[in-house]
Amino acid sequence: MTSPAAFAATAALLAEPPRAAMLQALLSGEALTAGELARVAGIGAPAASAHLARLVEGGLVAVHPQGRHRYHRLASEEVAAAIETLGGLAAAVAPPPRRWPHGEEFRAARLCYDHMAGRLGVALHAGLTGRGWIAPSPGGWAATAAGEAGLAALGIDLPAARSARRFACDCMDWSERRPHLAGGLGRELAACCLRRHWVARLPGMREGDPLARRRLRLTPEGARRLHEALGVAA
Amino acid sequence: MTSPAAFAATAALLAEPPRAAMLQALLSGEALTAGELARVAGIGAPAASAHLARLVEGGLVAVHPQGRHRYHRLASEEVAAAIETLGGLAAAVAPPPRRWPHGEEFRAARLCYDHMAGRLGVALHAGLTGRGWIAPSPGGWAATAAGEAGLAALGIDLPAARSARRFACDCMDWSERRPHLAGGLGRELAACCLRRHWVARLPGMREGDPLARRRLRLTPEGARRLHEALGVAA
DNA sequence: CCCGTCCTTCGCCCGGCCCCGAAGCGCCGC
DNA sequence: GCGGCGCTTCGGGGCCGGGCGAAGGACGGG
Repeated sequence: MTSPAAFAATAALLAEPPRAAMLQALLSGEALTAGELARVAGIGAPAASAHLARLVEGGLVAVHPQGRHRYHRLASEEVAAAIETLGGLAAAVAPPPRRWPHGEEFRAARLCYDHMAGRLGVALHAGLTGRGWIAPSPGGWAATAAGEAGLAALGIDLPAARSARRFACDCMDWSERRPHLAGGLGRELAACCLRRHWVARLPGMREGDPLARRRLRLTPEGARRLHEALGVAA
Repeated sequence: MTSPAAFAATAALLAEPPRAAMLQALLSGEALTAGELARVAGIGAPAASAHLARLVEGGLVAVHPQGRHRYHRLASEEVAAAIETLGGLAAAVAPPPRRWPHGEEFRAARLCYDHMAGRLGVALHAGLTGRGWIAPSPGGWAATAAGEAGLAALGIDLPAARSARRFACDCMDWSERRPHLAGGLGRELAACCLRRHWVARLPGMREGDPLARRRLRLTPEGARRLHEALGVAA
């Protein structure tokens, strides 16, 4: 744990509605421009610029300029995990007005930064551990021999997964209250599923709704393949 | 997830150094009086009273008066999980000055609200799942038949564990980046280990150091028994 | 080369809230 | 019942920080 001052400084970065809206929008894993984020937050460009500067300074957001645009994304999966967890607390403390803003679909499958979350993400985690494809290892999970074979057969780029800072670790799923898979393997698993059209992104319904961009849908083909390989139930 | 406004409001409760210090102190699971929390936070009584009123109003802290004292404790394990996760992010973002404030001891075993965390907590979680004593269940974990027998043999009060809002669920361990066990079972497991002197609280070193109150030590007897029963390595 | 777009910096105003000192209320112990 | 203690409420001062408008700098397209 850290000093109360450092802790509070980090929490303060999440504690303003415009910044919270920006970070929630970035949970889709997309890199968004300053202008888009300003619109999402409902503030003017100058204010958005100041907020983003703080988030970058605080290490929560990474920026890479491209021409006259500046694309922003979450700096790490730790940031995504913290936003998810705090979102769960806020939901528990201030019960949502009616039901979930996006109904059950949002809990079924969604993106969390660069990996999959919701019931699908938790089911994948359970499948990987239950079949012994990954085993506990200091700092997270390692692939077993059976796991390497199975994952490669699914079409997952294992070297790419291994090149990440962490090969595999847990990320708390706020809606299921169980972990789903993060780290390089989580990223490559999501990339593989999207590439092979086993899951599909849903079109963002209305502009200004950052949550919509995160929703995923399991395709019939994906349901079949993931059930065969990992016992994931639709 | 919630609206950015509700999310920010909850984050704001964690975003002031005095409140952060109070909450970190309450992570020890103890119920502390307003005066003690004021001293921990380094502020006067009026300011502490105002902060605590906010935390209670926000649903993060519960208070129960006892005579002329008002004892405060964390309102739920969700609150503890959020504080732990955010602490992990703050540690990742602002690297600690030298090493960990309390050295490796703090990562080895500690309390997280009412259950055990650190390498010991993660090892217990791995032992319970690895031996099939608990199995995935909607909203968390359920005890298997083998688990019920084994847990009862350890001396754990299963009816008490079942009376909690959740029987067993995961709580992300920020230092190990893997889940440890929370919920009623996590609470009773910690209570059992303390009662049987398998783990012992370390005396708080210096007043004003809230982290010290959370540290735990695995006794030789505890190491032996937990290794036999669950394969926990010292 | 010039204009439009995107983003940032600057100057300013304003609201919120953090803190303390002083005073008020409730409970315990003698 | 009286003094002491713990905690809260009230009033006032101060500061941090968010918001906008206007202006300035960088880049791409025509």
